[in-house]
Amino acid sequence: MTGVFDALAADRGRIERASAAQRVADLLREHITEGRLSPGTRLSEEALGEALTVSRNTLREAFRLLADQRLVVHELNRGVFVRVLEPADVADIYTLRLALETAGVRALRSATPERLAAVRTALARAEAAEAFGDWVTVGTADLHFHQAIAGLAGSRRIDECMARLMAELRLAFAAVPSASGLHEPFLRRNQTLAGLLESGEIDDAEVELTRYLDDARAVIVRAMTDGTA
Amino acid sequence: MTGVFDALAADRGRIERASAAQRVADLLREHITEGRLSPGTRLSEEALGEALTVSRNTLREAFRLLADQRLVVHELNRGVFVRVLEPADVADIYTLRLALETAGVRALRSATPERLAAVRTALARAEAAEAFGDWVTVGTADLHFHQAIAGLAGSRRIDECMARLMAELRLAFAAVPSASGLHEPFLRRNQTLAGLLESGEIDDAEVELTRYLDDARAVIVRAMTDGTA
DNA sequence: GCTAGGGGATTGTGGAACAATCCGACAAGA
DNA sequence: TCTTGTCGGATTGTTCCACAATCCCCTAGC
Repeated sequence: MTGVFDALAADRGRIERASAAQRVADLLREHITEGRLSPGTRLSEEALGEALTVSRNTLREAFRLLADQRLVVHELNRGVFVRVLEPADVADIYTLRLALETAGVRALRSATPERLAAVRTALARAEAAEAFGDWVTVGTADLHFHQAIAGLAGSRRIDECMARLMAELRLAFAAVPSASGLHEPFLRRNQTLAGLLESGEIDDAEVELTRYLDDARAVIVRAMTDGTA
Repeated sequence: MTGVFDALAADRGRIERASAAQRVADLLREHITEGRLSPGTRLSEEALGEALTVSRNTLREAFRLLADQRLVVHELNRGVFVRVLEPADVADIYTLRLALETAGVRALRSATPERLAAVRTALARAEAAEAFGDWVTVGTADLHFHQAIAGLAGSRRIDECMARLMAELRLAFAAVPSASGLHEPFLRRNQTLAGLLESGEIDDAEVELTRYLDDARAVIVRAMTDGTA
């Protein structure tokens, strides 16, 4: 059944417009993960609907999407609020991250060339951004690097799961004051990790990854408790 | 801050009414995972809304919830359909399952007593159901057993992720004709796996788990392709 | 200071209407 | 006969409005 139009069919997604609810959700997600909407903010149906010129119904559909991605919380009869991340949430996120990224590392030998290239590309981007002192981009590239590691498993569901985790994690980053000093030490360790992967030292990479995530979690949790307490 | 009402607070969920959309989604999920709504079925907004006596708005919110859980697919301007699982989906599900359950096995030593008890309980239920020849219940208990294994990691997000995967997997089971012979051989291996966990043989348990999931995937994929082709 | 109750604001849900889109049927042409 | 253009019915996408249910804050009363 495979024909000459397979390449076109693969790009089918490009012609499909997104629904209004989807677009609204995308927009809100962007604002939330970039910190322009701070955690705890109440998202009034009426006010937001007017601001975005969409009806309450459409907005509510968008809220459902975001709630499922844990970026907002929906309290019955009270409305939706930008998610406030507790330190316990961050710990939980890192537990899942470890599981997913470990799965990626372990699948190193059976990873496709594209997946391997994605790891290198993300690291290269982080290094380039560091040269410019652009720490926000370094942070983004860091997330992409680790997403690429989990991606080595070659699983669509793992990819989606990681993407959600990273979006959630940005909520935590937004709560941390100085993003500049946050990523610098971890870039070095990403390079170490990438080196171990390049030389195929899976077990060592796994150990390094575990330590990396433990330390990163500790740093963020501490920053969060320092900031609030 | 912890007081004498902690036990009551833990049951808070029981008194909180769910929204209509949530209830509709729960109802539909039940019908889908139990095979009463076969994959591919179109869920007409008008017909379903009338059958459940809820408005189209409410129904659409429920659809968003189910779509995010991958139990239905939403095609723009065409409607929502009960998800049809491809063999590739099953393979993907098992990749993620392996990652999550492995994380549980590895966290064995730091697992809480409740989490450990959940593993034993699920296994006992499967054995009891086997004695009655109730293979449907064996299948359910099997899913709970593996959910409990992933649960050893003690992570809320891993729990939720597994719960979704299991719901998806039921879609595949629905496509397999004889559920009776499907679970029997795997119950034995669950017992083996549980034994390794009881005696703390983490590495062996991990190996056995990996083989188990590989075999289970192969069985289901074959049953699916046999059934359709 | 605490409790009870009232009023205003917001969400939850239903319903109707219209536009946008899809799909099948039918007709015209090569 | 096969392909292509066009039309019309049916369904979804989105908006708007109405009203009940619920929450939250404020005030009165003890």
